Amino acid sequence: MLDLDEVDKAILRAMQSDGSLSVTEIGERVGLSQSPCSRRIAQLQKKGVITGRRVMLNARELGFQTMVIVRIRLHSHEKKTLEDFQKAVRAIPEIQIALLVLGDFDFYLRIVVRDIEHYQQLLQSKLVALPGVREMQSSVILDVVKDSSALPL
Amino acid sequence: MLDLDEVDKAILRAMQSDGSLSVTEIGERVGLSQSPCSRRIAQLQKKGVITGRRVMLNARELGFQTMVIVRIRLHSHEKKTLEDFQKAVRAIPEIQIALLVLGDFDFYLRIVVRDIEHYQQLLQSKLVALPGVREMQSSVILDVVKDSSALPL
DNA sequence: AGTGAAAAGGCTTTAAC
DNA sequence: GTTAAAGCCTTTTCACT
Repeated sequence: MLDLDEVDKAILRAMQSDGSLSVTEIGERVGLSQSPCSRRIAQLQKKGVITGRRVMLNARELGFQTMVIVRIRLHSHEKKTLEDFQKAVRAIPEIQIALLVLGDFDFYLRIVVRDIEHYQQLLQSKLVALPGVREMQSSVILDVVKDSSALPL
Repeated sequence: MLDLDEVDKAILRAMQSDGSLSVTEIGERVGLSQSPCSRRIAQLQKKGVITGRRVMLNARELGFQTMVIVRIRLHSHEKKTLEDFQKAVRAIPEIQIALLVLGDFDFYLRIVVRDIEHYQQLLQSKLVALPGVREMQSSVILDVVKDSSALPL
């Protein structure tokens, strides 16, 4: 972990608040002219602080109207069991998020599907085939109240 | 929901696979020259299919080493209870994701903090003050196995 | 070291076809 | 959808603080 000066933090805050700002616009917001702003952003990328950019799409408009949370308990916590499971999870495109957690369940998945029928199909064809699963519970997501990836800098 | 032709879908797939591709690069990947590619992307934005862009930061490097899932059950499902709770959730920057779900719990939150101490502080100062909460359970996230927002187009 | 000004280069968008 | 031109943004260079 590296520490950044206030200007770098201001740049990151600006970028987080709006991911489509130009370097020039970011510079204006943080009180910097183009060249130092451009250099600092390049540095932040080189240091690995800025890891990438993402395009956000409207899932509804594209026909993905259903999201599901799946909680999973594995048979064991052996290394191989965990690795096999994780590898299988990464290969399923409908699984957007997979978290290994401490507590009653081992994994939380967030899944995006077109509709419930699509989910049932996915469940029967792929999710039940995930290796090492002892128990699985699904909860349909009714509403996404907040969906940010911003850090509270 | 609108349907898009194969070229538009290819554009969206390319953008999802790498959010920092230029219009020119996207064009190359989908077999389109610059101007039609630019026009199509502008259209997709205008139609609301592309909703925005996001910069991804390295949470670890920036000192956010702990993430927690919090499951919450409310006292009631009345409109006012839900709205008050959601409003309070949106105002807490450490809460990145908040999902209203069907099932044993009402809400799933994903929280990002510097460390466990920071979490305890947040819990005591803000989370316990969330309105309408009947029960709260927390699970520490050990590993983010997958974290995508891509749709399986 | 880091900043600011100016110029060069690249990319995106617009306009005409 | 293509080609070509205009315009904007980014980046590099250089002088300065």
